[in-house]
Amino acid sequence: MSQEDAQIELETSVGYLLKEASSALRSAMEAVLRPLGMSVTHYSCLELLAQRPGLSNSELARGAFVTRQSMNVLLQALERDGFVSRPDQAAEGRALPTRLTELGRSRLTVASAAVRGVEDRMRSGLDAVEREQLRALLARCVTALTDPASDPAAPR
Amino acid sequence: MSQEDAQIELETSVGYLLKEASSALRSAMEAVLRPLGMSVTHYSCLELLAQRPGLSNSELARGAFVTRQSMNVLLQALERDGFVSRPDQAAEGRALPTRLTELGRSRLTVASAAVRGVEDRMRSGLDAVEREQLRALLARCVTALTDPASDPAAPR
DNA sequence: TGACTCATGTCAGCATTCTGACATACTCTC
DNA sequence: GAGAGTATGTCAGAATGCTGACATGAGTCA
Repeated sequence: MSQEDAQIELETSVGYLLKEASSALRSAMEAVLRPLGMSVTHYSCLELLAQRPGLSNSELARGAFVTRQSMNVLLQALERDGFVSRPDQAAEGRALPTRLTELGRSRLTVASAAVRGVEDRMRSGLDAVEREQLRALLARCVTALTDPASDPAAPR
Repeated sequence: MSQEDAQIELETSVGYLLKEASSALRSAMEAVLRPLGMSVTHYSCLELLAQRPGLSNSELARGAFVTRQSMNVLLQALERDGFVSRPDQAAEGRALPTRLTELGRSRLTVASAAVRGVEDRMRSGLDAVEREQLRALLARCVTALTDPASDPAAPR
């Protein structure tokens, strides 16, 4: 059947395009990470830890856009495989600061280069000005969606 | 711990912002669809069928960015609940053209209004020119990621 | 001090999506 | 007509993420 005609409203929707772009990016990342035996969430967690050492489970979950329960099972696997380490007890409060091991850091180096290649390809047709435009526009969308002040349904 | 400082590179990455925006949009959609007893994929499928009646399972899957296996289980549930209908046999080939029932159409009307509200909120801070800019930039990112010609790793 | 609120880590169960596999149907080529 | 190649629908099992729930630690306030 025809797949390219009858584009009524979907392709003109910012939301649909956003989902399409996100899906394409995720697929491309999976394609390059799979040969390395790593998933996207896997990589996201390690990258977060490289850039902000000592993040807790909950903080990592927020940074990777998953629940803290999901991040917890992921961290247990990463710890079992020797990519990250956590103290047995919290020095203060309940948060356990997580850190990359040397093994985790070296694995991340390879993955990071692969992912950087994907992001470069995605931005290949955009010049510096357009990239900044895209960043700014996306950031404003996030703010509009997240900021409670702009949510008429949540005045409380 | 601090969550707002030490923003080294993550927030300057288009890919990360794209994921953040997509996640925020999905969360907002889930929030308004949940009271209606509908999931995002649920809604996506119905919306696709409303705008392009007669799409097959595989075509719906591509439009909703899931595998055709996932869409198949979703369609079976939607059919069981009386939201969509499919012929028992294919008139030609194997593709089964799917159509909304009256019940499905009425349910979609409510959900569609709710989702439109979310998208309006997302774009609330953007004027017409900026929305068009965002659409164009996202579309170019999708092309760059999807077009095999721009993928140096897949010349074959 | 005690009650309340909030954030965190973690366990268990459920839902959703994916990968792998198979059979069927059309198209193109020889 | 026979074969290869591609697209489709579908089943089964595995992986992943989520919701619900509970206990712990810290801060707030009366």
